[in-house]
Amino acid sequence: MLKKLTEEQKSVILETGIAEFAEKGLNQANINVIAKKAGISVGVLYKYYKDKDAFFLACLRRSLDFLEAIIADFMNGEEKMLARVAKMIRALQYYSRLHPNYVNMYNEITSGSSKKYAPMLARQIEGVSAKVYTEFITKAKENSDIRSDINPMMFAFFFDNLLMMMHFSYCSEYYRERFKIYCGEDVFDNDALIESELLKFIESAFTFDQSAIVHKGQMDIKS
Amino acid sequence: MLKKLTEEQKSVILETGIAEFAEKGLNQANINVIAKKAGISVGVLYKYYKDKDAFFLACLRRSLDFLEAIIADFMNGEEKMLARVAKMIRALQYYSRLHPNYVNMYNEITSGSSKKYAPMLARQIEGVSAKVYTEFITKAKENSDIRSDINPMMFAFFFDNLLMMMHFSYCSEYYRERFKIYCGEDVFDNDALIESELLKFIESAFTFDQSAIVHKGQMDIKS
Amino acid sequence: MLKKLTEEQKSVILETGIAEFAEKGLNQANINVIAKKAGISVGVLYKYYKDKDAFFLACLRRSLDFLEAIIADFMNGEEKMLARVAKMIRALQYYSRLHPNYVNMYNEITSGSSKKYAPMLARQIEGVSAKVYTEFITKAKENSDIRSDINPMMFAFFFDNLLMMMHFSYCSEYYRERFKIYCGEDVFDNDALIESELLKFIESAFTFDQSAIVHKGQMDIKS
Amino acid sequence: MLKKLTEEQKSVILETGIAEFAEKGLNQANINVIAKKAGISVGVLYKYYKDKDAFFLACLRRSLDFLEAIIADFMNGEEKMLARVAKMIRALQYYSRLHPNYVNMYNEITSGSSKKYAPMLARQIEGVSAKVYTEFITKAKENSDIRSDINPMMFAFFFDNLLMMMHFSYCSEYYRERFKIYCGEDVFDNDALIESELLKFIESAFTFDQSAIVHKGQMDIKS
DNA sequence: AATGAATGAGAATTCATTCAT
DNA sequence: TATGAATGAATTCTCATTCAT
Repeated sequence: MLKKLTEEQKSVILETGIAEFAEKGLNQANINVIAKKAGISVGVLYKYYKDKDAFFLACLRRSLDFLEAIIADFMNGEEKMLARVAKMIRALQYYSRLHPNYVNMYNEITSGSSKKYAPMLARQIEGVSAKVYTEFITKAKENSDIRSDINPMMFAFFFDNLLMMMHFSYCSEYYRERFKIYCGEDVFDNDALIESELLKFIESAFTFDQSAIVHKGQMDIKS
Repeated sequence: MLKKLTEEQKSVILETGIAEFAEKGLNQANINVIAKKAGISVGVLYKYYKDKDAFFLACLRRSLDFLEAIIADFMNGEEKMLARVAKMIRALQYYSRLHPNYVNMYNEITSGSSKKYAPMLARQIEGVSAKVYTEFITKAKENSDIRSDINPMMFAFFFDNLLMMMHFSYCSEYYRERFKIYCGEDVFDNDALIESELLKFIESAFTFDQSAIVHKGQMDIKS
Repeated sequence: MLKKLTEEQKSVILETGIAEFAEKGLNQANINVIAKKAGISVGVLYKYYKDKDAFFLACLRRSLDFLEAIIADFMNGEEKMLARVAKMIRALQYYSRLHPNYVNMYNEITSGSSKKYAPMLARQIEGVSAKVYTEFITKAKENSDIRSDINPMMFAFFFDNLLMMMHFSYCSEYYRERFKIYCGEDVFDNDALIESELLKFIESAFTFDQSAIVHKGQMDIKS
Repeated sequence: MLKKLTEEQKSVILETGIAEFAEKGLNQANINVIAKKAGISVGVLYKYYKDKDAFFLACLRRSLDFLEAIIADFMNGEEKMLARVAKMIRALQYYSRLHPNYVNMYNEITSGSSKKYAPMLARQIEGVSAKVYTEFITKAKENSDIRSDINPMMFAFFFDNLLMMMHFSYCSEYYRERFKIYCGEDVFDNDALIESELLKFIESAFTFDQSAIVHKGQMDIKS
């Protein structure tokens, strides 16, 4: 076919790339195989992307664009904190099932083989969520919606850590196994339970008021 | 007479492998380079390890053996929950700084390129910690050391997620950048703060007693 | 209706080709790049030239047409020998500075990569000058304008060798460097000196009369 | 064969490379073909030479080492000028017939495709001969062995031009054709004639004494 | 048994040429 | 007719693995 690639075809190419890169990793994925699977010639792939790395980065960008939509949801909500967190967890579950490879692309860049892009990408990718979560927590703290004795940046970080691991636990081969080992073979059949327990964990971490339970006397260190 | 490799030599070889694999990833690391850096011939490497994958797995095993020592610490402690968690965080910080590559080996297997070993390794690696953490939480729950309204397996899982992300955040190029984006360029200069905030987060999540703060009225969902 | 390429367009295409071929060589020059630089589509280039080789040959022909004009000058002159030679050297200098790539195209075909065309081209290209120079020397010999003890064909050959090397020495990267190594970095700032020395060299070779200097006694071989 | 390459084999590899590069040029020569023809694997070729360019340069060096031997001959001689020139022409004829490809390697670097090495190589290659010839002529001038009204650097340059063209005329496909066009199909059957005519040409150019023949009155320009 | 040179399959990338529009 | 996107064979270079010494 000698017609310019349609948007549809461009999508197919990127999705094929995402599938291969997510499956095999940057280095082990084979450009010729990707082209064949996408139904195009290698030449056209190299017409659109300078080299393998550029193509990988384009696949990554597409993946991240999608993931960032989840955060956008979080930013725009008007509900109270926990309601927004709950919504976010549900979005995370939904999209992770829909496009696990987008998440796996993300995981791919954290590994050694993609090291060269680490600093550049971290800034691009994490900048927004870090800001959103931290601001959110700072405001909630000011409103006394959450406890006052915390470092908002750290708590935003822990919060994102939990969400990120949840993403991986839905999407990556390894982390799915691990999730099953922890929570049972059929853990993936009960998204509602996962949601409610994670929410409980986060809610507690955020709203705990030490004065209310100090009598329980288990603060045996640091206090 | 086969002069077996001394333990010393084996160590050198494995450590060299770990350094290369952690730096470059399974595929990008070069067996010939590893042999040269380790001061042995490729021949001898292939005498002891069937192929590259087998060698990678041996390097991984060595890394995991080390990481598992941290959990052993946790298991054997006699202190109360938070004290043990605190000890564990400090161990995590200490060993992550000492041997970041052990952690990076772990991260390596979670990525696409090591997919084939995912199920096998997950079982081996996570089995112990899953059991230890879950038992620990179950017992604590029975003793009313922690709240009663939780699923111990899930909470053990979230707990390990936080620890694992903390490992990565100390060791992997990408996650270190991300940590700095969230918590500031000099976050790595203040291990004590990291420890205390993470402990606070975990403590709250574990010991939160809903009845104590229900009057605060922010439970606007699920309650 | 086939809108034929205008002469103007043809010129642009050929000149672009000449520039690229002279710069990169037959194999390294890129047809797609040439078409783009010439402002046409590859399709139209392939309409007019069967393949890359045919196009190269067309570029070569254009270059040679130009170079042959210098010889025509030589043929038509009425002056005596040295005057004609001097005129030729000046033409050579002038045109080499104006169109170095024409000369580089010529040099290109003498190298290995254009081997296949060597016999065909040599006949086409050198036939005229060989004839002109040889006839010229033969006549001069008959007129006693030049020495009598020579082989006109050989001397015509040496004469052309000197001219050809002078062409290259003005036009080709390598030969320019070489010229500077022999005669100083600023050799190209003094065309008059080059002209007069070359003329002296040729004049001597042509007009030397052994009887006149035999007393000098340095003919220690062959005599 | 798993034994280190013998010197013999290394020679074979270089000679095979020289043959291919001289035949096809740097870009068109195929490394895999060279390896196959040399009876080795590509791998070993890349073990010894970093890349194609490095291998080409090694082939070139070998060729030049050989060619430089001819100049060495010239330098060491004790005979008078013409005797040494004659010896040199004979060496040139001899070696050109023996190893035409060495000369073709030289010609290869003067063409566009090897442009990138032009400045570096010119300095290396021409430096010695430029010095030797110029010194030689300067001394001869002082000794009144040759005429006094010349620029030694220029005359050394013209001298080398003649020799270089003679090399090419023996070795390169194109230049051989050209030589035959000028001097007849069987020119290569009469090396002695070529030698004596070239010697005559050079001798005259060098020893011409204008005063001796000025009465002939043909200096119709510049004088 | 240990060595490490040699192997050669495999992967990224280029570009002359075609041909649907 | 003109276009220029698409093709895919061909080429360079890498590196896991072998095996003669």
